[in-house]
Amino acid sequence: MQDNRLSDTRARILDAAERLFMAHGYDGTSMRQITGEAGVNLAAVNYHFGSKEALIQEVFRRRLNWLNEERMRALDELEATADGQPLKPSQIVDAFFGTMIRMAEDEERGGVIFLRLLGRTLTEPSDFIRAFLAHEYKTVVERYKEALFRSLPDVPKAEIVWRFHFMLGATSYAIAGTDALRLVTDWGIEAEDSEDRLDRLLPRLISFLIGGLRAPLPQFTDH
Amino acid sequence: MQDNRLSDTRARILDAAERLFMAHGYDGTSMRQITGEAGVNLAAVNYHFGSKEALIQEVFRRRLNWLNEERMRALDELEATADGQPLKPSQIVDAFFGTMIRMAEDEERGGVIFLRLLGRTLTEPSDFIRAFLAHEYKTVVERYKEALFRSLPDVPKAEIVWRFHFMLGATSYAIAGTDALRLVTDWGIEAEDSEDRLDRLLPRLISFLIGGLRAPLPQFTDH
DNA sequence: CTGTGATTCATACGTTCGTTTGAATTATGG
DNA sequence: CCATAATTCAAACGAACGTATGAATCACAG
Repeated sequence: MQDNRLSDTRARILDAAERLFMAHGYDGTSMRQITGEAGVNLAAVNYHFGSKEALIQEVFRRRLNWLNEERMRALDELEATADGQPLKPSQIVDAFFGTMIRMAEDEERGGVIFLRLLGRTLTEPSDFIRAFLAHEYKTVVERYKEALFRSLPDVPKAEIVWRFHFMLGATSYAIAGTDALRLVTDWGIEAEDSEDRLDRLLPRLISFLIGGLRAPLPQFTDH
Repeated sequence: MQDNRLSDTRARILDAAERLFMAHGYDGTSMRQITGEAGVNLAAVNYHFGSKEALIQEVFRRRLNWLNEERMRALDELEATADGQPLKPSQIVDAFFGTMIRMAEDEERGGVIFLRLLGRTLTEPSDFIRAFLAHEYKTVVERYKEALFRSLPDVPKAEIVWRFHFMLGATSYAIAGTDALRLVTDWGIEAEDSEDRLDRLLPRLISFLIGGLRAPLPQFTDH
């Protein structure tokens, strides 16, 4: 019987796939690695999900459904409390990016592993994955974009859109590279243990994002 | 004779590989695609470069050597002019990130194709590529880190390091996703044609980065 | 206990992968 | 012009890939 709850096999496959896609990318992870790590038969993926493409979509759907609902809920709550007044940019930024980062502490929802996978996948070159994520993200991003427009009425909309773009990049990178960048730079973050780093990432990131979002507008040189 | 200058075949392979790695990633690009697009025999890659891994390293080396030298030169020049005075953060940011973005306009140096490849590869999961880029970047990043420390003596070093990290992410993402993000969001940048977008990306990005770099320090909640 | 559908399993299929080989061709210095 | 090195070429290698198959096993309603 196709159980509505996750069968043990399905969950084991999704967990293994999530970790391996995070570590080695989509093309760099084979079905044999996934089923090997999950401790299930090779044919189980095609039986339960249909194909490798359908598998990674389910890996994302399982987590993104919750994240995007939570983001919508957070914005609903803020707007209800604000009672018609425009929100503060920091509230919007925290509702969008803070909600995401706080997933890292929630092992039940994929924790840091899913977050790194998400961060890396946003720049993944594979066409169908980006198209899939585009669809999953569209309505939420649209909603937050509008909220920022209302929150910053003096800033041109195009500028806000770009800065949302930059914020997404900084966040993805910060998540994806929490230890990848140790490699790249070997800079002096060693002093803080990894527990501490995750705790402090969020306030550090939010400060940076707000600073960038509220920065003086650029002067374009004529041409 | 192994010509020191690039033979036609070598250059054609490097150009094709650069474009294809950008479009489909390392694992997603096959030797047959590369040699097909380059119009050379399949065996030519292994003859001229030795392996697929050695090929992508050469793809990066060809461009990064110039970029990193240029970054060093820009900082040398700034420090010579400043005559012992600490540099302004905006000068340092422009020397590092501006030099990179301006590569996009220089078709001779790979233009926007290489830049997107670079942006995407910084979050690439493949271990040996990240390790290679780490080595290529190490001394330059070290040098800029020190310059920022001197430029912002009141900001804790750990904070500067993190913010450098965030700036790198925003920049990589802005480059890599110049049209990938159109997909994700379909937000209203359509008004400006793509020529314009590239011209205006740099001042927009720099404003954002400086804003983030100079943002008020985060307050850590006790725990 | 039995029968039926869901699941797991070993195995194999056809492709495509990166790499290698040895002969054919081209370029070059004496 | 010839000898020798450099390069290109068609062809093939074994390995790994995603997927499909049909039998074996399991779960459970009647």
